[in-house]
Amino acid sequence: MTGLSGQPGTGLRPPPGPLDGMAGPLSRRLGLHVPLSGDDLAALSQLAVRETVVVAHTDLVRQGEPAENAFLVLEGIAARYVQRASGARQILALLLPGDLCDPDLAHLERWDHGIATLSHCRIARVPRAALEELIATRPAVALGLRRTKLEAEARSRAWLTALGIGLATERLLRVFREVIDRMHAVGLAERNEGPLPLTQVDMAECIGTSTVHVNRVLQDLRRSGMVELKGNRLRLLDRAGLDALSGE
Amino acid sequence: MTGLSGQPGTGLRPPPGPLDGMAGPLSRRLGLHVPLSGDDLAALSQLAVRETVVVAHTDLVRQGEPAENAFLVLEGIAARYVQRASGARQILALLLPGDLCDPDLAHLERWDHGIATLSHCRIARVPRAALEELIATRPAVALGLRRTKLEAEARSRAWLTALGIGLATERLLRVFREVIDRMHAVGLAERNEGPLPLTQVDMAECIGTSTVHVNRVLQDLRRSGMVELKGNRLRLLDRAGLDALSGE
DNA sequence: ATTTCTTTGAAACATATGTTGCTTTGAGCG
DNA sequence: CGCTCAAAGCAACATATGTTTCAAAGAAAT
Repeated sequence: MTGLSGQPGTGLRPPPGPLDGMAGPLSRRLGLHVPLSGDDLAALSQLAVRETVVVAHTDLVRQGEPAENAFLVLEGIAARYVQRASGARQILALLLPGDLCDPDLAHLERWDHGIATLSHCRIARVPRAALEELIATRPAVALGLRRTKLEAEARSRAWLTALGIGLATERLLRVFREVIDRMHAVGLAERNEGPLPLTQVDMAECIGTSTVHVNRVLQDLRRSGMVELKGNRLRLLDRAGLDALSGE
Repeated sequence: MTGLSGQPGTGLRPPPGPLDGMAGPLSRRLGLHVPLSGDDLAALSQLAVRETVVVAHTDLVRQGEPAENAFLVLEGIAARYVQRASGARQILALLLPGDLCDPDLAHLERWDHGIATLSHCRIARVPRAALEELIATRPAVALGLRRTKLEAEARSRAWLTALGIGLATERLLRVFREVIDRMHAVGLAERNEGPLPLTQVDMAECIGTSTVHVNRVLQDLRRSGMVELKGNRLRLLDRAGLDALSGE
């Protein structure tokens, strides 16, 4: 069990129909931004198609491929990343359960970045047609998606800022905080404790440093009693100090 | 004359009517992505309102302010930036002539970042209502704006990647290349030479290093004959070497 | 012209981070 | 069980970058 978190079924169980494990995280995330009716929820659950389980560190979309359909992360952590010719990779954003992978991007002819799983994941592929129809017919869903996207863009600005300004320690703490907070928001983590199915290589690619340095920083954080990380389980021990260290 | 580039009047002198110096850079930029009819161009020129000249390093929108209307850069260079409580600033994106400052952002209640001029600028404020009507009635314009935005997002990903992966030299060269290329695309620079009305402090905030280090890197680039920069005028002397150094 | 201020240039030293190479641990697997 | 391999931990050294400080050069103002 690599990165699979607590609750499997989580509430709304649709009778026999299409799996709602799918609608689960997505509707929970949209529900953070806009109230959804029962019809909305039902429509969302209809999106379920081509659900697959994918092992860690697998490409879902490779850089340079033509743009096809969208993805939905159901379980685990995936990431957008850019890979340079040199082999160096930079992670642009984390995709957590309930994250719908930018349909707008499909308007680009080709992906200028890739998407890969970091942990073991459960993924659904969403056909663009179904998604567009949903947006056209369900205003609440459309609004929720728009707001979710704005939130993602804001997060991307914060990510960029951290990369430019902060020291490695701060950047790493921000990643920890982001994962815990966002997982918590959809009920997949406690307030200060949750799954963190990332290798140190993944973390390095998130914060733009070498793996060795990630390890150094991690040891420091452990020694100072700020953080406990063991076997993909993360605990934030000093939330106040952490929030101070990792900037506003 | 701080940052105003070569041409003061730049051709198109508007008779008495609504200034078309405004439609100029905007329609030229949109025209890169989609063909525009005469009617489209006329409609675009109608957007002209509240044009102002702003001195270098002035805030147009401050972080935390409520979201109001959009901006259009007519002349000069402005930037989106984030300012930390520590005082450190990180520039997220450059706004060049013809750049329309993200209308979608207005859906956020408050700006999570600021916008400031870097050089002397000519700026127009665009009322949201007029913009939305234009989008509703002129499909070509709407499409152009969408594509322009996708382009900006792609640029933002590249910016983030450079910040995470490259050395300071590479990052600085990317900024140079971006300014020259984009200015060139709207006819405000030659292929390998153009205005660069940025101080070394601005550059440092772009690439996430100290001012001193920017200076060091600049000297190196000059010594190696890669670049010539004197009084806001930039020349790229070895385009091939530059493209190699600054990564794909 | 003289002053004042911003921008640029430059040196010396402190530190964060990269690199290389090796060891230890732990998970999966025959 | 012991094998194998990826992940984690760790040390020593090299380098990129930060910090502080000061001088020189331009630009704007009087």
